Amino acid sequence: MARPRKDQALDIRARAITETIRLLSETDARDLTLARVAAAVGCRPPALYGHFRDKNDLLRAVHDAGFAWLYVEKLDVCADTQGDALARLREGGRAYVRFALENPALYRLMFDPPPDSGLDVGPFDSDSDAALKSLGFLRAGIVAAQREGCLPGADPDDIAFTLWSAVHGAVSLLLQGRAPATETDPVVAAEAVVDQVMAFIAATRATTPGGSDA
Amino acid sequence: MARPRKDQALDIRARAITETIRLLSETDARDLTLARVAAAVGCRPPALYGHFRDKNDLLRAVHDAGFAWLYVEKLDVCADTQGDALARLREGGRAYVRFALENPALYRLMFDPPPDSGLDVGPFDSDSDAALKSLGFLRAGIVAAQREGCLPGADPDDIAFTLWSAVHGAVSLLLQGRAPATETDPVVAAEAVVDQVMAFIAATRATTPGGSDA
DNA sequence: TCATTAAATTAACGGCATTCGGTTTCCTGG
DNA sequence: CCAGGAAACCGAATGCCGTTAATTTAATGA
Repeated sequence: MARPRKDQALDIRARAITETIRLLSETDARDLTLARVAAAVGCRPPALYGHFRDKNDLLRAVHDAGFAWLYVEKLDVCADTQGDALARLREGGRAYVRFALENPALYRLMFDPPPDSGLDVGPFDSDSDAALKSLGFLRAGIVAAQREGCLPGADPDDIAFTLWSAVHGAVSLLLQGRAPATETDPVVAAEAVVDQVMAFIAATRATTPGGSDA
Repeated sequence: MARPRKDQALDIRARAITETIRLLSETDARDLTLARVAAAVGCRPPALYGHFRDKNDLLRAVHDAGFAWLYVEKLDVCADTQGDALARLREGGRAYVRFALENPALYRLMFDPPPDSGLDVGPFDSDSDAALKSLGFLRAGIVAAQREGCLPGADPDDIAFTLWSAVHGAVSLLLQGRAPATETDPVVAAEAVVDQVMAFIAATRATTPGGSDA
């Protein structure tokens, strides 16, 4: 029972990633042991080292898989709401909120990884470019909104970062239980922030409908 | 050399907290070992257990000390800018940004603590009330801004959470190096978000001076 | 002065990430 | 069909870290 036979072979790499994502619904990344991952996969801890350099390498793979997942979720939203630019922005924000609150530990791993994992290094460069693509969606939505008269003269990149900051900050605070206690449902509270920001953007629209200038 | 003599006694509890804060400028909370803290304090690791129940208890104390510090920083700002409500909000935001970016690991410990530390439990209840007080500042600033005609008809608590989310999100993303690469200086990028949100708020002011409706 | 308590210390335990050496299975060339 | 090397895994071992136990020394109070 050293090397497994071909018929009972196991795609350890793929299984490790999916099982880790599943285990993240029960346990935070830092508290997840390789022993538990190995047990879920169906192997022993050292076997993982044949497919990942170390624990951080596994977490990085999960991190990347998370971004890929988030990207397809946003793609879905994009397909659903082709009409209004503001509506698309709003729905994109809601999808983001849903993803974060439904997968808290995975979201944490993606956006607040342990500083020694080599995941927090670069400004996007090191990410699977899914993060960049997601940001691209956001930027495109803002440019579209500007075409409809909102945010005259603003830099889309600045607005994108502000928007993203607000939504990320909201879910981040909510995941830590740090919301003003008025709201009981985190999803409602986070969506309230999305709506609030959308209202801010809508308020910058040139007051006379039809007017369109920079 | 078991029990130290009175003249060479050591306020281990206080020293542990300040030394931990200092060490957080080099190492993240989760990577900080009690051995290193003990060495900085001038004792052995088990000695810490006479003053803290366990490592998380030490981290909680540091967490609370961080909030107390943030609170006095905000007090300073409050004293400096007594005039304009929007200016006070902006300066408060800048002080927050400065604090976060100058003390990244401490900020992380305060606002994104490891989920098993018992620090992420309650909506503020369990915090040293410094967090509540900081939020109170924010809310007061918003109410003042409303008195000046901004944000007509909005719930100050909603606005406060949105504002806080935006600033927290911005520093949080910047600390992870996840800003759009256009900005090199994190402080500048974060302050841009603050300014952007302030602009949003200012834009909600009734356009005709004196007019006020929902 | 001497027992008791307080506050550290060194020693020990258990858990975890990671490494090492061995063993079984696959694959390739003769 | 059959070496023999490479590949893939396992059990055992290492070292660090949080935490607890046992031990030592200093202060205290009768």
